[in-house]
Parts: sequence; structure tokens; C-alpha cells
Amino acid sequence: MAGSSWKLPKARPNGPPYFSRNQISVALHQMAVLLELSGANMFRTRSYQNGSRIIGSLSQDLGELVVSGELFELKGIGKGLGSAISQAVGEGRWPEDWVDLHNQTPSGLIEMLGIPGVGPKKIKILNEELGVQSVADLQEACVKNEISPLKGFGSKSQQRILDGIDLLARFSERRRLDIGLRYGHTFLTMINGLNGVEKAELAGSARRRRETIGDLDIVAAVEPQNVDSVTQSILSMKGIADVKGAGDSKVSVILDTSIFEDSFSLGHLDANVLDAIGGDDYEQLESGGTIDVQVRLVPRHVFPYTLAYFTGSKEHNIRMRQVAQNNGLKLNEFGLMPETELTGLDAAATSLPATDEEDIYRHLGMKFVTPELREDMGEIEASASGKLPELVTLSDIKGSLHNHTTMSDGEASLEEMADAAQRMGWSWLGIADHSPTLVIANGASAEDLISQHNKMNKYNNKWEEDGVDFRLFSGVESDILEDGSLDHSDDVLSKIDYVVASVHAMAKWRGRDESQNTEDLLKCLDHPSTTVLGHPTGRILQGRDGYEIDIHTILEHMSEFNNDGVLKAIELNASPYRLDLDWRLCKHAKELGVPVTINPDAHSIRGLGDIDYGVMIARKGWLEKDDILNALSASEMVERLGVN
DNA sequence: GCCGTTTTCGGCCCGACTGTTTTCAGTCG
Repeated sequence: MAGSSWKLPKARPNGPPYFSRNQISVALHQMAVLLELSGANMFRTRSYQNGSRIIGSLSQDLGELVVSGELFELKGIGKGLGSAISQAVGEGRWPEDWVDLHNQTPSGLIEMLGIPGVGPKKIKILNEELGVQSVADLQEACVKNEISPLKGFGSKSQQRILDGIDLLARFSERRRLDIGLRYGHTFLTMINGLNGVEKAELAGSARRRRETIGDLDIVAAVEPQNVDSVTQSILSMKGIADVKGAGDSKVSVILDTSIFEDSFSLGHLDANVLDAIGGDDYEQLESGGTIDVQVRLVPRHVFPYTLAYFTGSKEHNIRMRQVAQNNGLKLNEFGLMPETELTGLDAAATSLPATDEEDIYRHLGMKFVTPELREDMGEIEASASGKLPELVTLSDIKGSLHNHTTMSDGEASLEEMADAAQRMGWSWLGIADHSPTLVIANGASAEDLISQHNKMNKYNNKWEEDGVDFRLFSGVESDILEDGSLDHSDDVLSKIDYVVASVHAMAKWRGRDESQNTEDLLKCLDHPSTTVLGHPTGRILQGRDGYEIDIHTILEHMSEFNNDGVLKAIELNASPYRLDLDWRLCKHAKELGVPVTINPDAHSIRGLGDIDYGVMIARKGWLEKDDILNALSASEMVERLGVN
């Protein structure tokens, strides 16, 4: 929730429902954090956290659940949360104690949670004993040596806090998935090549393909007699900027970009993205960036359990342990075993055997859950009932709809892009260059658009004559103007094959409220030429939040069109800077029957490769081959788009 | 705050690490 306001959202002017699912979910999450800081019972805090996730991943209409009272039947929503949510959604009023807690908590305390080693309990003590209200206050108190005399603190704590504040100031953000994977795969290859390492795998949020990654986790199978030598080998590798610790079972280091053979380059970024992430400053920061890595060294027979444990997510692990408990077993990073007095590797000796993660799930009567799905978003139930989805893979992809050429702000010509797509094994490619209003991106005129359309037709005819299984589709990425209208005349739009409609005037759209934005997007979707809603929220990961919209209402509206046989697809923008539609909503789109189109939004030949990240996120969002347009053949696309 | 064929109380996932302690609390994943 980086950058989100810590105020309770304002009610819509015309309700009920006065708040959207997303707003309720965010409010519950913030309450959980505030409760933690206030020293509330940790289980109470967890209930709010659970509630946030439950509401955030709802597929039903929250307003209807409130009216029917079915809200209270959701597992995890009881009397307290149910009443609070009902009041907010139904009457537009937040509970008084929520409002009070928000007012009473200085925002600086929330920031302090980001300092490593500082948690709610310590913040409470610091606040009550020293009156510390912000990170700046805390830093001053450290310098004045006021921390170490406090009960429960010491000189080491004081230094660690000071270092942590420094770290927070230098680099508080997580890393994007593409950056994390680049470090991860490079380091993993090096570790796999070491003598004494039987095998090693990436774990953690990188393996789960989260859109951003805090640090990297690697699990390596190493027999005990080789642990010392492997540890020494790791510590002497290139690319290690600092060693944080090295024990019997764990090596903790910080990597920097000297690990890469080639220079660190970002490639071409479109102007919108560059603007959002701070231009040159950001490039400098990124090329000078670092990432923390933890390597766990365990014997081979424990490896699958440790890998599963450190892959997470925390939420998935909690549920898995409950399943184990229900089977009279205990699950941890060492094994799956009957209750025992033994601990650690000694306990592992009593574990059920596992040669891979499949075995762990099988022991619990479940099907293997692929790492991308391990978020406790329904995969436990689906696995137990044998109803896991057959997820889309990169080899299913036959084309993509949203790409640019030199006609607007792309680096490659139409011919070069078509050639690159064919070399990737695709059967079709859609070109959707920017429209005139987006001057910054050299938006193309109606004349240019039509002439490119005609050019594509010529190529398509030639390929057909030559028996080449490839064709181009001519589209446009039309700006959605402030009133929800499109950027070309209806006449021009009806001549081309499809329209990707996207918002680019971020300053304006972010300055308006959710209901206004939603209303204008709905209007845009009603336009008969609109085929695809492009980067639906406009977010730039680590750059800026998107504009506020009620995405559920948008998806439900799109669902109605599709039910009537009219194609309205939602984009999963595959640029690692965007990954928008969010994976949490992909499953929802799928359930509503709204087709997803994975679009690299390529501004260069290399940019087409971003389709990888789109597929990763689509998998994370439960999407199967039939849920995406990209898996259709060229002739099937002709039919879906209604092209003559 | 939620939950319940041990249902109105007493539980709520588990272990490592760190720094503070002298047996443990807080933080983290």
C-alpha cells in the first residue's frame, strides 16, 4: 500500500453502497496496523488483517452482501467486523473507535515500523517513555544516547536502530520482480555451480512471482560435512557488497550490481513511466542498487520442507500447518511429523519422507500447489478438492494486442516489430500506437493511422498468398479523455481492427474521486469501438499509485457486455513497471467471464519479451489458456475482433 | 476479533535470531 493515504476514505456522495470493496479492504488493513501500534491483542489485530484480505478478494458484490446479511456468513467476518463494515457500506459512517484510533496515532509511528528491528512494542515504549513521534525524533534520541538506558534496549539496539534509519533513508522500497529475478537467477546459477551443492532453488516472493520483492531467499541442499566449505565459497563470490551473517545453516549477504557480467541497463522506457519513477535519478539509483539475500543450507532429505517453508507465503504456510494439525501432524521447515519433544534436524529424523514438494502436499491429501498460487487465496481448498487450475504457460502465447512502433513513441518500425514477433514464434501481432492527444508520446494522426492500417492489409494479403501463418492487426491506443470519450472520430475508429482505451492524463484523473473516475471509464467502455481497457489503474510500481477507480464495478460492467457476446477485454499490462491489472483481480475477471489480454506494451523489439512477466502474473492470478486472448490463433482472433 | 460434535471460554502457526537478560520478550519471515 505504498503511498496510500492513511486517512479513512470519504464516503461516496450517492450511496449505498458508500464504499467499495477495495476501500473497505484498505481501511481494515490500516486498522490492523494502527491496532498493532496501540498495543492491542495480537489476535485481534490478525482478525482485522484477515478481514482485509477476505474483503479484498471477494468475488461477490459487497453492497449486496451487506443488504442480505450474508456478509456475516463469511468465515473470518464475525459480529464486530461485520457490523462495522455494514455500517460503513450501508450508512457511509466509519465506526467511532476507528476514527478515534486514526486521529490518535501520529503518522510518524507508522513510518517507524519500516525500520528493521523496530516493531509495534518497541515503538510504543519509545513513544511513551521518550515522546518519540517520528523517524526524525527517533534518530535524534539515538544520537543523544537516550535509547540505550531504556529497559529492554541496549547500546546494540541503539546502533541497530540508527543503522536501520540510514538504510530506510537510502533504500526503503522493495525491488521490482524483474530486478529481483535478475539478481536471483544470476546468484542461483553461481551457487548451483559450487562443489558440495547438490541442488539449489529460489524461494520466497521471487519464486511466488510477487510484483515486488523485499529480499531473495535461496535454499541449497548441502550435506553437513560440506556446509563449511560451501559457506566459504559463497562468501568469496563476486557481487557481494557486504556479509550480514554466516552461521551453521544460513548465509546472509548483500549483493550489488557488480554481480552482473554486462552493464546494468534499463532499456527503453516510455515517457509516462520515466516521469513517474523520477527520470535520471532513478536510473542512477537502480544501477547502484543492492539486494539482500539469505541462503539456507540443509541436508538433502530436508530440502523439500525447507524450500516449501521459505517459499511461503506466510499465509499459505499458516493454512498448511492447520491442515497438518487436522491430520495429527506438525509441519515446519524441517519436516512433517507426529508431535515430538525433539527439535530442528533431530525432529526431521521422525518426519514423513519427501523427495520433492509434491510429496508434502500428497501426505496431506492435497495436490501440488504451484508457487505462484501460494497466497491463501483459495488454493488450499482447490488443492484439497482437486480443482486447481491448469495455468497458462509462455508456450500458449500466440500474439499480443498492445505494442508501439516508430509511428508514435516506439523504437522499432512496423516491419521490425512484425519480424521480431515471428521470430518469437507468434502467429499474430497487434499494433496500437498512441493517439493525437498524447503529444509527449508523439501521438499519431488519423491519416497516419489509416495509412498504417492499409499497409498492414497489404502485408497480411502477401503472407496469406505465401502461406505464412502470421498476420497483423491494426489498433490504436486511444487516450480516454477527461469526460470518458475517445480520442478519434467514430468514423476513424470503426475503420481499424480494435481500440485499446487507456488513461494517460494522470494528474487530472488522480485528482478526482473514485466515483467520477469510475463513471467516466464506464462511459468509455460503452463506446462500441472500445475493445480493451488498457493499464486499468495506471499504477507504476514504486513510482506512483494509480487513479482511484472501483475496479469491481468496471469488471462487472464488462462482464455484461461479454455475456451478450460483445468483446470487452481487460489488459494485463506486462511491463514490469506496471503489471496492471493486479494479479489479485485476474481471478475475479476470470470468474466474471471477462477475457484478459496480456500486453507487453512493447516500445521496442526487446520490449516484446516483457510478455514473460505478464504470463507470470497471469499464472499468479489463476488464469488458464481459455481466459486470455493471447492463446487464440490468428483466425480465431479475426473472429473475436470481428475483422473483415 | 473470530471460532466452536470439547460452542459463550479459551484458544488462536511455528521456530530462529537477537539482544537483553539470568529465563525471556520482541521481531522477523
